[in-house]
Amino acid sequence: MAEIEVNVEGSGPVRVAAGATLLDVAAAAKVEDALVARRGDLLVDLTAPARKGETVAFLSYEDEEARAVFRHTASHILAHALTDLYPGVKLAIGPATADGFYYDLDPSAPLSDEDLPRLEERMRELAAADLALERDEVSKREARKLFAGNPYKLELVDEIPDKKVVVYRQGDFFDLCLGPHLPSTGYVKTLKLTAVAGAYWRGDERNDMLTRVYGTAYRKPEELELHLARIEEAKRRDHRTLGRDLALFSIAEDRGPGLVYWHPGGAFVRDRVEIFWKEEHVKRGYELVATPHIARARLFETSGHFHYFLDHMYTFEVDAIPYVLKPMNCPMHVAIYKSRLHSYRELPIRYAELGTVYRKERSGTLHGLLRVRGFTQDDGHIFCTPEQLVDELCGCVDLARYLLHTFGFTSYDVELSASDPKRPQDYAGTAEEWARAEEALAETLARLELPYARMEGEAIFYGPKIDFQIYDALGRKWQGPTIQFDFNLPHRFGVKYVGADGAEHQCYMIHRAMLGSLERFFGTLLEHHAGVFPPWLAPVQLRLIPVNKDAVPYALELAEKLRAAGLRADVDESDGKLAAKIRTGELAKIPYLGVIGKREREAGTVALRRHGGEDLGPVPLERLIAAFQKAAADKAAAVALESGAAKS
RNA sequence: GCCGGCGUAGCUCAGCGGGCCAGAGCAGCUGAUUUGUAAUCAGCAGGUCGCGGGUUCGAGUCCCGCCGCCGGCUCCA
Repeated sequence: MAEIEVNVEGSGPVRVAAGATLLDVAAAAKVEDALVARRGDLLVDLTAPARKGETVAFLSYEDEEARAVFRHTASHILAHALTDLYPGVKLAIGPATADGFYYDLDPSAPLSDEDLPRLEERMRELAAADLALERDEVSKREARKLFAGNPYKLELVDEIPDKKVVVYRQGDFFDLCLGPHLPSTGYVKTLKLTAVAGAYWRGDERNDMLTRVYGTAYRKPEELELHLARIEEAKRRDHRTLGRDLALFSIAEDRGPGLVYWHPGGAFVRDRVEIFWKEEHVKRGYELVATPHIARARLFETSGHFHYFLDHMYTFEVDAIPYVLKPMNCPMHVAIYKSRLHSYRELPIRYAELGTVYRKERSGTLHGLLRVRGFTQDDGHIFCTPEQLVDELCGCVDLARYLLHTFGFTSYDVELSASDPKRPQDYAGTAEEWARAEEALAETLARLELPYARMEGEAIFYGPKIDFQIYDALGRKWQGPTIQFDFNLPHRFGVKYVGADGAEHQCYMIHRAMLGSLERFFGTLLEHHAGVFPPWLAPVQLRLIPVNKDAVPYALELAEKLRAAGLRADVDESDGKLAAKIRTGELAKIPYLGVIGKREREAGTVALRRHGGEDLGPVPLERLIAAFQKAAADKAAAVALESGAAKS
């Protein structure tokens, strides 16, 4: 029998019988954990025939691409189970996601969470049956016959440029799919369906609303358990829960959804954020301004937003004149700029304001502090000359980065949102201007050596932008800092400066929010720290816990002394055992607890304990005060005690 | 806005197919206890069962509408 040689990356050439599959090649090369193979740039099924003299690489579960294939096959098993259990469902699409998969379908009857156990059970049966997945190429005509009655698949078939389309089969189930797939359903040992949700066909709200079933699949049950445990842990960090439990803020239906009430604790942290923000802006050459919450609608007609965002604005009349609750601060800042002539010598001019704005967000989009209807933008507008643009953009990016890092954010993604060349009519400004502006943003990021993703077609109508995407506890992405170039406003409002030549020139204008909004930023900050704020932000930095009633007067006296030294300290005066008070302090997520008893009183120390249980030992008062003062001044993540503190 | 789910005390939740089902724990208050690093004990108080209709002799429970929340989609100047 003829043999062929195949070169396997990482283990060299192997010989297999002609007609052998890549699965045979993997076996010959003693690669045991292969899920899929890579041939050139393409991932191919292990069941594909090996080719004489070719080089292939085998990918295991450790490779992200192979995991995606693994989950994609899981989505086929889901689709199979759906068609088995609910005859008449029309399948749409079912890809792998970052940590799972989903399948979109048009159900014959509404599907709910209660259907998931049944579906899961059927999926396990299908996996246990270890059905082979077979790749099959059919003509379009045949495909149309196969998917007759399913408008979604037919639409996809029609869009495939090739004459042939690929169909994968497992048992009596088949699906339109490019693959690749695992060799058989038996590979998918552990799976879980997590949610059923709605999703528009092709992501367009003008299309049918389909039902999406989400799931995840792992190799081993332990991995699934770990995944589910991580989600549970993340839920404990949810800012909505923490916000209520720690009495930081509230939002209630009877006061209006999406409208935030800042309670003393939350307001304290917010105030610290604002103080820091203002100091830093002034340091960097910004001038603080303040503008009203309402304005004549005309202002936003001029800006071009009124028409575009009318449905999202709160409008009313004053003396029969249309007004709006301001949805943004830009026209106000432009108005201040325009109140007199400006020379090129004055530029750049940087205005900043913690400006509260109101936007009528769709009800289904509200989400705790992260998406609200009334919020305070840490807004700023820079008016500059074309020559100053890149320097100013750099200043913004640098400030955003500095603020994020100071608040402890180390993971975020940077995106450059560019225009969609296919829709030039949707944008203000000429193609040439856009190219220059996008170039300026790219140059900025290059100069600061900041890695970023270019997002084509994600720009706003008035200009390209740089966004910092931050993540909540569950890994959902939210826009944080944003730096936007604007072609539109300077033009519409006639924002000019007098140049060296004595003539008027159009200003370049940058919109920028360095935190995004105080609400959203606070929400993510809260989740990031899991409710335990660093000492410079924490409303209470240190709680003194008297071991018994006798120690209370001394603890109160001590707290007074600490407060006089600028520390934020309180005392747990309640009855009960020390352990109970420790527990209360831990649940209140106060960063430091200090136990006071006879021993400490006599030694002039505090038995310090960090949130979470770390024992920092007895710390002399002077050292304690100095350490907290320094931590606050440095905006440090933790209080640093000099070595030896624990021994005193 | 759309799809699905949910809405009982400040919080977490129980309340089977409508009838002594308005309950528990925590938190709160009062009292006892004085405690050395994640829950001392007892008592008291606390709810228009989201809102509005309807069905029924009778609705927290069934039906309809609305509002809100949760998950997702869409949107996000």
